[in-house]
Amino acid sequence: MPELPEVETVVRSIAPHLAGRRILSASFSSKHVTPGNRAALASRLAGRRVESVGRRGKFIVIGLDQGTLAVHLGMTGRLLIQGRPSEHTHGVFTLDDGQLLYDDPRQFGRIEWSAGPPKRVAHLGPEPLEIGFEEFRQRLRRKARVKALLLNQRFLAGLGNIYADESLFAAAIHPLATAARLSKERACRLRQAIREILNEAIALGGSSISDYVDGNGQPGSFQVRHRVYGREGEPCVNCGTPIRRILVAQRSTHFCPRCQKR
DNA sequence: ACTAATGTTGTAGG
DNA sequence: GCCTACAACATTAG
Repeated sequence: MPELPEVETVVRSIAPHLAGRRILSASFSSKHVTPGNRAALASRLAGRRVESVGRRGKFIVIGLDQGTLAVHLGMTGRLLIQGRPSEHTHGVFTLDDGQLLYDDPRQFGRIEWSAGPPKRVAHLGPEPLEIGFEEFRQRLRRKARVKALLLNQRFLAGLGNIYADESLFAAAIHPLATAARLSKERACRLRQAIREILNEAIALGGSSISDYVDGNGQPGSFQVRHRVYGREGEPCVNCGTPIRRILVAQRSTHFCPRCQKR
């Protein structure tokens, strides 16, 4: 479910309810979401105060008075400040005022505590909304296909399959193009496209394809603006050519063969 | 029954 | 080291 715009929307929806709250107790039920000793994690969190709630790439980073919680939503994870536990609830945080539930049917998400800065977050590339053009172009100097690079969280942190495809379409770049061979103009266009797509998606609360909702259970609406993702066979909004779907980096990749020449 | 799904990681081979 | 393919993780929906 969650790429940068969805995670950002979740953070914005839950932050006001978490900041300054104390965690009275917590419980976890999935060995996949919370690897290791789940009871130890629960007791570690009991009594902690939430000092900050932020986002880095696709991670939700919750700063505590002792240590940090890094939450990744995987494919189907949800953080909810409303509602009741269900069969797919794998984390329950009881707060001094309110609650926080972690739901995740596929259990690809992770909730991990660390004393210092979270290791998995430390390895992430720059934020796509913050990187400047010079650094962006430097980082593009690689032999990989541009779509594969956009999915690589060490290249940029936060893009996933939807926004990679939408950004490449907006920049009129073929997903199989070699990153290092993009002209300066095309690199500039790509960075701008990423910024515009992500900002517009955040403004619309993210894309709700099947699962995604924010912390209040509200879906986003950017899916109605998708121009290639999930539109295989439908006419390109620019030229009417049927949108094509191919596999790149083992992921479905949607593009217009006429607007996005190699 | 089969396929694909907003993701990440580890392994193997070129 | 870089790059790609593939499997694995677990569940649901078409």
